[in-house]
Parts: sequence; structure tokens; C-alpha cells
Amino acid sequence: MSQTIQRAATVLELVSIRPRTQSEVAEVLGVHRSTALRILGTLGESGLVRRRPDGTYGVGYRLTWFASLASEQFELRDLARPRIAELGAECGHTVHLAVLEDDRIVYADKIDQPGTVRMYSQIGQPVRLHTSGVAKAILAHVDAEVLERMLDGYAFERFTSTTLTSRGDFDDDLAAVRQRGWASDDGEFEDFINCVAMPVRGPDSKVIAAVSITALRAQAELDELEGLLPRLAQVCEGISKSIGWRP
Amino acid sequence: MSQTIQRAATVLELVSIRPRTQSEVAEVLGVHRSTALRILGTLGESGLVRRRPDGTYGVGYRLTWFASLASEQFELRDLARPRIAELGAECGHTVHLAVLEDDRIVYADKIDQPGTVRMYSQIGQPVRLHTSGVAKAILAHVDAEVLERMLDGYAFERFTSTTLTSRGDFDDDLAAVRQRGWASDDGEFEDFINCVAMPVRGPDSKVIAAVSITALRAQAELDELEGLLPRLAQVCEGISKSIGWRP
DNA sequence: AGTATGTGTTGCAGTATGCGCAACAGTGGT
DNA sequence: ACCACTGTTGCGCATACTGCAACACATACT
Repeated sequence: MSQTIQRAATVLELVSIRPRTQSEVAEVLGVHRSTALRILGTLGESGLVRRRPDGTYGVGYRLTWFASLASEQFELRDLARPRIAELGAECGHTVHLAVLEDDRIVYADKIDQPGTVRMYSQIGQPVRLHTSGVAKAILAHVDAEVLERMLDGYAFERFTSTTLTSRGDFDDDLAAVRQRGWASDDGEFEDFINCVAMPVRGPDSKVIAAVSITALRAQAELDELEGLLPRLAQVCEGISKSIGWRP
Repeated sequence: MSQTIQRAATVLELVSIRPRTQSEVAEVLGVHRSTALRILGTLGESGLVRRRPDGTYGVGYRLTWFASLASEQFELRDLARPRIAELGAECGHTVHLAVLEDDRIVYADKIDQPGTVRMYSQIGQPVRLHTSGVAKAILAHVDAEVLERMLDGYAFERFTSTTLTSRGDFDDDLAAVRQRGWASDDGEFEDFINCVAMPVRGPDSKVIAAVSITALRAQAELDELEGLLPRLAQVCEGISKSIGWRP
């Protein structure tokens, strides 16, 4: 991995969230001021970053151009989007789409609800494998060797009292997910958030993605979310069919 | 300038246009296959690039997420967009918005017309200063020291028989632009394309951007585009006022 | 079945690149 | 006047990046 490129990517993330001063960038990256300015300068030359009139650095027009050019490369997300948007509108909870990419699972889309707390999840970032519903919904169905590769050296870190912290417990949970067809996050990462999730299948019936319904426990306990499973199954089947899966 | 970051930015551009194989990436960058894979690997770790099921590399979800997060950072473009979209719809020609960024001018937005030839211009990329209408509309009004900085070492390269190829001729043209209030590209970069452009002012009355109407000569000669100047002036004034300019 | 092509991986030696540093000038705010 | 921050720059140096070669694997074609 290239540390220079990683730093540049971090800069892009920083300035996407909000425009930053070059001191902030240096501080977050842990580099010298002149190093930060060099990175910003090169990103500026490339059009990915721009210096705003107030002296802070924000995202450049070129980055939005690239996103626009690339918009047709997200076939699965594009096909899923209207369905998960509708699901979100109906249930009033946050809906996530996560996809399996080689040996990791990343959030591909998210339907937020106005007036609710923004969830921790960030599109494009990897999913925490042992606590998130979407990850379990996918991992329950991947080939054994893919599962081994993904869990090789994986740290089952405890976050809450319900976090699964051993490979054995995790495997048992995956077996249960396989059996019942859906996964959950029972406050395993943050004890005030729970969700239910189900898999999405590709044309060859392999599980390639998952959709979840996530809520604050104060808004909906797990058993209430379980009541949404028939509708969630319908949405996942609709997405699967739209990308070529046939039961 | 960091060559490593420049390479990464080139990769992002390549994969935005369309997904690429790692051999293509290596070839375009002029580097060894393993170097290309390392760059792709780091961009992949950062979520900016992803390997597609067919083995090609495309844009990652995270890049689109950054663009989405940053969407509110483009105040000028956002305010201008409905106005230039309406202008484009009315006149049926391509409309550009270009902005002055420190010592360069970049395309910030573009309204294409369905059924017409796509123009060369790419959002986020610098404008060619001596041939483009938007550049002349801006340069005619910048402070003398800014103009000196921007033209220091500038090559007045000839592209067509109408290209201005000396600093003297260019200054004369800028003086004429200042006097009449609008600039043009009279087939100076590509002899089959012409345009008219006018400046956009910021709250302090300084020119910070410009808008142009561009057409194939086969569709509209320059004098026909000149007939659109009153309407273009109206649009530029509307944009200027929306960002705080008062005449 | 054999072949060709492209992909993915990896360790290592070499060097080109990226970095930190310090110092200076400028700007804006108090 | 003072302070904090920004922007610039040249230079020495350490290391991060690179090319290389070789291997295994997958796919497509014959």
C-alpha cells in the first residue's frame, strides 16, 4: 500500500466532509505543514481539491465530474435504489445496501430518514463483519474458502455486552442465519441500535449483497423490526430478480 | 508536485471514463504492471476504486460518496445551474460556466444539448486561456498583477488561422472585450466551433466567473450567437446578483 | 489437450521521490 | 504591535516507491 496515496485519499475524505485549512490537514495526517501543502497542491493541480476564496481547501469540480462520469458503473446500486428508497419511506427507518467486493463488504447505499439520527455507516467504507446485519447476511452464504480468507486474522472485538467475540459463536450465528434466512444486529456494535438484514443474490444465485433495516432501539425494538421481514424479503427478491436471479 | 498522487489522479480519471484492466492502467501511466496494481490496490483500500466482477477496475462507492458529501460546497455552481440550464434549453446550444480559481480558470459546469456533438470541455479541467471565450471574459477584468501571473510563461500556441498568437494581440483583444462587455471564441481552438461569453461578478464586483454559449459553426455562426448577448447578459447578471453583487 | 494471453502475487535491490526542516514574507484579526 | 496562520522555498536525507523476474492461476481459443 502506498502511504502517499493513502494520505491523498484521507485528504479527499477530510475536504469532502467540509472545507479544511492546511493546518487541519497537516494535523489529521500527522505530517509537516509543507508536506500537507504539497499533497493539497498536487490534488489541486489534478482538480480533485480546490482552494476556496476563504483560504480553506474543499473538493474540486473534477471529483464531482468523475463521480458523474462513473454514475453508470453502479448497476446493482442503481437497480436497488428505488426499491430501498420505497422500503425506507414505508418503514420510516434507515435502510442500507451493502455489497461483497472480493474479500470485503462495503456499504453501497443508504436511505436516511429525515429527522432521525444519522447512522454511523459511511458509503464506500468496509462493514464491520462480526456486528453488522448486512455482513452476517452475506457471510452466512459465501463459500467456505471465501469466509476463511475474510476471517483470517479477524479480531472479534467486543463493543457491547451482546457482541459475538469468538469465531465459534460467530459460526453458530451464521448457521442460524442460514437456517432462518435473515441476520440481525442486536445492539452488537452500539447497544442503542439494532437491525435486521437479508441477502441479495446474483444471476448465479450466489449472495453478492444484502439489505438491512436499521433503527434506534428507542424507535423500534428488534422484534418490531422482525415484523418487517416479509417486506424486506420481498425487496431483496425484487433486487435479486432485477439483476438476473431466478429462483 | 507528487508524481505518485498525480498517477493516482490519472487512474481515477481513467476508471471514471470507463472501467479498465490493470494492463490498460499500466500502459497509460507508463509504469510496470506491479506498480499499477499497487496504485490500484491502495485506491481500492481507500474505496476510490473497486474491482468489478469482470476483473476490470472501476470507480469505488467512496468516490461517489465524497462527491455527494461535498455537493454543498459548490455554491456558485449551484446558484448558476438553474439559470444556465434555462438558457441552454432556450437557445439549444451548449452553455458553460467557468470559474477563476487562484491563478487559473476551470470549467465548473456545462449544459449539453441532446442530439448535439459533445464539446471538448471537461469539468474541473483548466480552460485554455487564449482561445476560450470564458477565459477572455474573465481575464479582461482581472487585476493587472493577476493577469501577469497567469500569463507568465504562457504559450500562445496556434490552433487555427484565427488563433491569437502574441501577447500584444491578446492584450488588444482583452481591451476590446473590456470595452464591449463580452468575449468570443471565433473558431480559435477548433475552427468549427464558436462561442460568446460574458463575465459573472462577485459581491465585491470583481469578476470571478463567466458563462458562454457555444455552438458548432454549422449550427450557428458567431453573429447569430451575438444575437443572444442580451439574454446572456441577463443570465450573468442574475447569477451575479444571486451571489451578492449589486450594480 | 495444448497454447497464448492476461492476471495476481511477491521478495528484493536500488534509487528516485517525498519528506521534514527552517527561515522568510505576507495577511488578517485583535 | 503582536499573534496566529498561510504560502514559499531550497536542501539533505531517509525511505517509500519502483522495476524486475518468476511463478501460479484463469480464461479463451484452437
